[in-house]
Amino acid sequence: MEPLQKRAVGRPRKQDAFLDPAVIVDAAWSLVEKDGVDALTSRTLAAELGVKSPALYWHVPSMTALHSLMVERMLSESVRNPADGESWQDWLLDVGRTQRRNFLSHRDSGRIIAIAPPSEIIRNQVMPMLVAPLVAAGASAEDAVAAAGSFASFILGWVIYEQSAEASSYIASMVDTSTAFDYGLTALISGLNQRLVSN
Amino acid sequence: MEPLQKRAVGRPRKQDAFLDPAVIVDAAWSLVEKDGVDALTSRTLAAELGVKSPALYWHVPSMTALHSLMVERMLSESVRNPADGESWQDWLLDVGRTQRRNFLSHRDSGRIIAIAPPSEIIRNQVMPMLVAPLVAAGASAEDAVAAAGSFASFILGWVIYEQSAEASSYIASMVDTSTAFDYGLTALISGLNQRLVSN
DNA sequence: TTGTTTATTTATCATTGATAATTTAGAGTC
DNA sequence: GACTCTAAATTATCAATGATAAATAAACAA
Repeated sequence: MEPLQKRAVGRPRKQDAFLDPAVIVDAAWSLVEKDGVDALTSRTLAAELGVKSPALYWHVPSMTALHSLMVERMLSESVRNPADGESWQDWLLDVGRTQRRNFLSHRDSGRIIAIAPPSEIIRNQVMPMLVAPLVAAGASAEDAVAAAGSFASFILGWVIYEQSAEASSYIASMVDTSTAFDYGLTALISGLNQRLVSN
Repeated sequence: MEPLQKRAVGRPRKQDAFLDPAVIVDAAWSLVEKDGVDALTSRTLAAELGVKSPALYWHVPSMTALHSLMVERMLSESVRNPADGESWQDWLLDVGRTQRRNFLSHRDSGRIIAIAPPSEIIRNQVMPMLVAPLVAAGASAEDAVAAAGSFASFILGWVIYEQSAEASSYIASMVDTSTAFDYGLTALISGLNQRLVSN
């Protein structure tokens, strides 16, 4: 008997905007995709939603918190568990490629990750999802965390450079960036493999 | 017959501040080290130098440009050429460790790198200094650029996470961060080595 | 009808990056 | 010394931004 979109009691109208954090996060990404992260302000975002800026603060405590929510939303789409019978090497390679593609499909995502404190969900869901298969493959908890952290670091750093106009045009003038990324990612994974095997 | 500090002709005093980009960059880092990057504003920085904020704009075109200069200054201290007889693996390992230590010794440096467009010096001096020894070791230009980029990306990403209070406390609760960094760095280098050897 | 809660608006602040207009003082010329 | 030129600072000011306070409107409950 619940309505599809549960309408909170007592809400007013004036503009029938119907805000909530998920809607705000979507609008924030679409604004960033259109005009870049520097154009993401409380006012431009509110305008995008047909609302005045203070309305956002009812749903989201601060712009910084919004950045964290944006990262959370993006990351939740780019990690998965290994499939049945999939080796951790193949899985990690695929997750890495997917993650880079996903990050690159969100303009300025590297900069946003860099300024946004990682939310609890990232720490408690995303990281464990990276660590578990390595432990299952025989790594110690310490090694698995080190490996997962290295993996995440490599991708974040890479995307930051790739999304910087200056760095990107410099790199692209010499190599194909996707090929170069694959080169580094496969090197990292094979190095992690070596270390895993050797103890 | 030149005076030690060449005094530009015609400069006034009022406050005898004696600004120039190098002095400003030093003050900027010391301010960031003291109060964090959010406290670095044109006004706080000017105050640190005993000057009013518009004075800075005579020497530096924008805050963004200042960030790039800060990165440039920091990076120039953390790359070196291989010593005689030093293998590229040993060299890269040492440079990586040095770079991480150097970055960590500059509060919020990861975030600053992430928002600062890499200056020409970085592209034309720092990167080539990383690439050359790999080419000398037999890598193709493409592979060397991919490897150097992967190396730089790994370190940048790592430091961003390590400098984030939330990510850092999470990581540190499970592993020793220096050990974990070494784990990833040695894995990356040994993986790069494998790829170099195999073609 | 009356009151309560939720969600918005209008009004307002302090801070920030940046520019314009003004001022000061050293250096060179006479 | 007086005069000018120029480098480098100052004061004054702006528009944009994140954020909060106070006022207000709609849905609901009694």
